[in-house]
Amino acid sequence: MKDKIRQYFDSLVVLPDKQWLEMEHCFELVSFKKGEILLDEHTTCNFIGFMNSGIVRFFEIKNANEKVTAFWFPGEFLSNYRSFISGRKSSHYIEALSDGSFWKLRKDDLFKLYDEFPLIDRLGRKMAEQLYLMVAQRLDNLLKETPEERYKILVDKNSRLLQEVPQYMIASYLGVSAETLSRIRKRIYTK
Amino acid sequence: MKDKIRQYFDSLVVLPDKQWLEMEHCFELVSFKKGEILLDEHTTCNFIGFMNSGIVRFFEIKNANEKVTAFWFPGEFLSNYRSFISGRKSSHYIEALSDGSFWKLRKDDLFKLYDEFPLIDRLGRKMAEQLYLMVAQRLDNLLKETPEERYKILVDKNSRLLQEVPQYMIASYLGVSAETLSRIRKRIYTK
DNA sequence: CAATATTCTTGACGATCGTCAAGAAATCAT
DNA sequence: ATGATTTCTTGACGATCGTCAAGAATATTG
Repeated sequence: MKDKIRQYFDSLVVLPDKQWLEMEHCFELVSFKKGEILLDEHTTCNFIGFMNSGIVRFFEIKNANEKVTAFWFPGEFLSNYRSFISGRKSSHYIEALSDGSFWKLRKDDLFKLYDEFPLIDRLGRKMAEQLYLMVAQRLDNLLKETPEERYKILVDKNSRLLQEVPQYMIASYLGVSAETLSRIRKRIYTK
Repeated sequence: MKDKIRQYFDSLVVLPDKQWLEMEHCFELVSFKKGEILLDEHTTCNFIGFMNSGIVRFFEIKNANEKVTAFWFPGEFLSNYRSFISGRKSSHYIEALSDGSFWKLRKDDLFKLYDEFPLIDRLGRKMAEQLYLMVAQRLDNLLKETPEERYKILVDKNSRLLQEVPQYMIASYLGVSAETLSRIRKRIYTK
């Protein structure tokens, strides 16, 4: 079951078996139910995780409505990485959109691994770099494209999202209201 | 002159003098003139840098108009980090908005340092984490706040930007047209 | 200082957006 | 299956936006 994680890690840095074993037994499989809050606002995020099954969203609340920053699927990284890095309290929630589970690695365990094995420090660098790539790309998309273009790009890249996540959450992810996304779809599909 | 860089690095990881010296002599001071392109589109970014003096912007062109992703001032990190990490060609330009200079560290030199000194690998991790924090915060701001709120926040946080950078570039940075920013300012200052 | 270039503002207009409200459609639970 | 809940669509309306164009203000250059 942890093979998927190792596969992901190996794509960043190939760890010797001994180091991998040290790391492996720090992971704990955490199951969750639909609707469960995996990280609450005003809580410091003291873990990183890797999705094993299910879907999860990362969002915050502004003026009583939700702003979705990300969705996470199996194989993907899971954390409030900003809170994790900075030690500050989370302004976001992590919420399960379905039943599922993820592999959890606690901050203190990871920091011990960093100190013990330089290669794992490098792994941490690569992870941070990958996470940077993703946010930077999302920022770029948001600055450069119109809502309609953003939706089209999403359709091309992540069809699973469209099938398994309510549209009003996708609208928020795209930075528009639910009604606007409904009209964007109408515009597109009646041309 | 390189003291500022060391100060920045020390805030992330304190390096032994020997390692710092190894690193230090990899830095090259690069001067630039206003209007100069420090990184061109379709070019892979093979360096990171640290602003020594002057102002620089990071932007891309979409449908013949400019989308500004970032401005950089003395002491700040300078690179197309996405291109640097991924090795892919830049879709952005780095352009000098004034005369100035920056400390340049080439990718191959940095990678040698990574391999030689684990602590510098850790430094690289911390840098990536800091850069992540900044993009993530910018993304959050863009998703959560209205253009008017974004402008107000910018006024509070970065008055120097307002004084030294043309408004139409700031407008682009905020994700609106130049005319819209002009009207936002009018709205604010006539209340 | 004068001429030129750049940047900023303003008006007009149509497109898109958010919000509120109501009803339709789809999903879920019993 | 059916009743309840959730999600999606649509209409109406006012606010904001982008664009085009013209003129005002500011900065730069000789």
